[in-house]
Amino acid sequence: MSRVFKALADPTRRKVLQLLRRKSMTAGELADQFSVSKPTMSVHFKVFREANLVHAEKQGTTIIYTLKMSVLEEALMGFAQTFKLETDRSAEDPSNRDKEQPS
Amino acid sequence: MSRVFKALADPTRRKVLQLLRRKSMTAGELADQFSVSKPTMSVHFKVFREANLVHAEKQGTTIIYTLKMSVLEEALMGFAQTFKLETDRSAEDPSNRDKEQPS
DNA sequence: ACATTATTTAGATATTTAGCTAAATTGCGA
DNA sequence: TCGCAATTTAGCTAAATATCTAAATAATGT
Repeated sequence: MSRVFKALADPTRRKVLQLLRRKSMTAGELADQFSVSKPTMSVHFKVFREANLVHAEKQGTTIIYTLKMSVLEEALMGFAQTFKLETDRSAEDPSNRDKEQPS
Repeated sequence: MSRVFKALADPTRRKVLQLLRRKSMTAGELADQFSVSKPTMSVHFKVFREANLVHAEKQGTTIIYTLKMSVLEEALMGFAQTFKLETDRSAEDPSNRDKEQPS
């Protein structure tokens, strides 16, 4: 849990996750999107691996990173729910406010 | 956003938030719940203040910390929704799975 | 086998973080 | 005003982080 939040605490890493949400990408493709060196990006990838947020598949000479959406989801939603946060999307619709305020 | 996630990346701080969820507490009351020194706790409180996660009200010689639930909620839910994560609580009920998988 | 490409590891440095003790600050009551 | 209680700030150390360049590793093609 700490590792997931730590991973999310860096803006570059959040942007990487946004990219990976659309489609899996190789380390190089991801690195090209940012102005930091590839070794630096590699460290960010390591943070993701340690947080179990990505799957890394070696495909020949490249490595394809895939976002493990379920891990991200469980960390965020799991934590949110221990707070009884309003996690229901119907909260976006004001007409649904205050219908079932949980204890 | 980074500051909120950074605040959440520490286990002690997550526990503090859990305590504050139940009721507002003074700095001293909070510190008593943990085995770290008060100055150390004070630094944690500072992290919360910088993340705008708490309201600090000076009450005489003590300071009462109150969780700003809405800030926490907006950070978590806001981020989750940029990922189109399943933020609906009905996801807890397996019978509701795969009913409206958003694009 | 060798050169090329993709990625990570190593090594260095600067910054940040978590923790401590000791000192400063603030407010209150005698 | 003096002293106590609550909290923060200062100053320190140790460990972690982010960044870089240079070197190592691994796979592919010639």
